[in-house]
Amino acid sequence: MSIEDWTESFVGTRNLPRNVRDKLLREARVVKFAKGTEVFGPENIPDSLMFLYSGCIRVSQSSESGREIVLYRVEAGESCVLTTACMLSEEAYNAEGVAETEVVAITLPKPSFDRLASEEDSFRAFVFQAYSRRLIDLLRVVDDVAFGRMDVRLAQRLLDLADEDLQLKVTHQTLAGELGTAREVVSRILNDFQKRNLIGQTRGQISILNMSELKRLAESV
Amino acid sequence: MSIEDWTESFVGTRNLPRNVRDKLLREARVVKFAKGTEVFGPENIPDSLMFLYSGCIRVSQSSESGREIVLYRVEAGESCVLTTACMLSEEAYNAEGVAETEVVAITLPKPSFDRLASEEDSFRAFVFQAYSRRLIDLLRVVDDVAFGRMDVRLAQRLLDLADEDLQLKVTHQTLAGELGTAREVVSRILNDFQKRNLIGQTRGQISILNMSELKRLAESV
DNA sequence: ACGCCAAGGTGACATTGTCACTGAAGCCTT
DNA sequence: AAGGCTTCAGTGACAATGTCACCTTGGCGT
Repeated sequence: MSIEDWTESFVGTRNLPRNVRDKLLREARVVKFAKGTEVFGPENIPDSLMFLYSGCIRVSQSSESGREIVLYRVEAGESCVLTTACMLSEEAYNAEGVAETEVVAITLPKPSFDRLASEEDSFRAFVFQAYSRRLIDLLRVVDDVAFGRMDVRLAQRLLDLADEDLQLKVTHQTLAGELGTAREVVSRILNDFQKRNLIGQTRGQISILNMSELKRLAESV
Repeated sequence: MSIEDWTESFVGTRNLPRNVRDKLLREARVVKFAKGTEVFGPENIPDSLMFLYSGCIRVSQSSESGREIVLYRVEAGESCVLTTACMLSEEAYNAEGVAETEVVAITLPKPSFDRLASEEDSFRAFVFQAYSRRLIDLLRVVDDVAFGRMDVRLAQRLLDLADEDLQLKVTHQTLAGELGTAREVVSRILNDFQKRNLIGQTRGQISILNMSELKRLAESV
């Protein structure tokens, strides 16, 4: 499982002394997840801290009724603190993380984590910052869900998820899952967008036709 | 400003060695906030970590359109990590904390905080746990707002906020602010509750008449 | 008694969520 | 190529919630 020196990839480890980094390389395990795999979930709580070396994890929450909402994404170089959070507080939770691409992660056993957090200021700062970012992310989600209009939020997502050719390969159902709404709602709004020539649609595919207008909509308070 | 040894009040400090605690007592400042005062907010970001010695802080977020939603409450013995979170990540945010009762808090200067977090395992665990709890709280808020029915959520709040005589002195507007909805919606639902003899209402006051039925409603998925 | 103001009520309408269908596009198999 | 299956999307009716404009009421101070 030879990837090059991963301690170079994280701001929390990159500036540590060489001997500490060497020790880390011995202690940590490198884990891979195939695209679509569940990285963590209600039945699958890891007992160590994870750092994302490459790929992307989509963290979402779902209701009993089957609806779903994406909370945030963990990108390469970031740490996935939700798992540790849930490890600490004993409460039940229904968030899950799914590998959106192939994922390579570093898992650090709790003792190593504790020692690092104790001895290395830059590492500790990194972890606190990771927590902070997720708190802020969630504040944003609350704000959107509680106060945002669905067409505006959908426009934002389309822009977020579009590739460089302004194309998206997503189903209406998937978009509904991003926003925590129902497929029918997404369909309605997308049809409206299409009528206004903001987007084009075929089965499972959307193309942005009028970027500037869509942006204007996405930013309209 | 003589309150007795506050280090006894927090699980993160209570088990520290006596000499460390004495040092803390010298370094930390004790701050009071009158009921209704803003403890922190967009224009008022503290530069130190706060621990709540007594009282209760209501943390809420508001939209440009004037609506508001309560995210969680910080109770005595807990730490208010949101401020530090926002301190760390430079992002703008629109959460604010208001003293719901008179509040006595301990503020720890950043250097003291860093030293403690580095040297004392139990303190560090306390802080991580504080972050975790808030993350979990926010997950719950997202779940409620995204998937919950308003009548169910309102019933829950009524039960939460009622005193031991099953009375609440709140306006419809305040309840709307708790749940992130509009006053009219609260009024509608409360009138429905009243028709079903679950509650009684007078101006600015609500009394729970049928506890068990209200509970059933609050727990109905 | 009077006026003021906050609290609450009301109806009309827009947006969003739910349900029960229907239709259409892309596959597999034969 | 034809049929059949599954996933994806469209539709209309209705319920729940949010928004707006405006109206009453209760309590307070003068």
